[in-house]
Amino acid sequence: MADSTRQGRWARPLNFSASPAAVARQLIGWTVLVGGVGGVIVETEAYDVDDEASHGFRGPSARNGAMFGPPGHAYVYLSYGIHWCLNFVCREASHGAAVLIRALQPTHGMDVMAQRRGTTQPRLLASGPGRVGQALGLDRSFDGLPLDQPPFELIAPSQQVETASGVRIGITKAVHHPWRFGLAGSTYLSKRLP
DNA sequence: CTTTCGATGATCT
DNA sequence: GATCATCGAAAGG
Repeated sequence: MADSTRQGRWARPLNFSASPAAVARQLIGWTVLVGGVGGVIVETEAYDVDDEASHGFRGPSARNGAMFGPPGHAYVYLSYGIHWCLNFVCREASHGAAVLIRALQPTHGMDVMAQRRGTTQPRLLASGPGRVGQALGLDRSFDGLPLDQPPFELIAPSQQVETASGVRIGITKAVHHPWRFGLAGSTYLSKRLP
């Protein structure tokens, strides 16, 4: 089958210069690790140019600077003053688009994630963007880092995955776009998909 | 099962 | 001063 369905490090398959919706769907099934800890990406959301719900909608700022940097880098921001959230920057540089990583199925370093999260229940480790950030030990120092170098590592799916999509969660503007993507049938989604 | 609400602080107007 | 790409506990059916 095609490269995108073969196991291995990301070399060609992931094209972060594509639209965030395309990248968000393509990311489902990939494994993301930070310092060797992480799991399979089972839920994402796309935030695009000219998207009122996107942090980049009103142009570059101190917080969203990474969104206007090169694609294939991390955009990490503090949500509600509490939760660090992880995004992957996409599109051409300086366009301000990204994919929010909303949930992982834990596979690597579950003991570390359990300690960081204060629970051993697999579903509570990384099902939700705030939980992902805490499980991966993220903070501001990860903002802007490239995803193809340590501490980040991306591993392609070992087989074809089936995705589902729906409207995004937790936003009040541009609520109609079906830019939330998930691994069909996964029990690690932050919320069910149609 | 569902809904509601407080926490908590950076960011933006 | 208001908003916020959230979470967890509490209360209600």
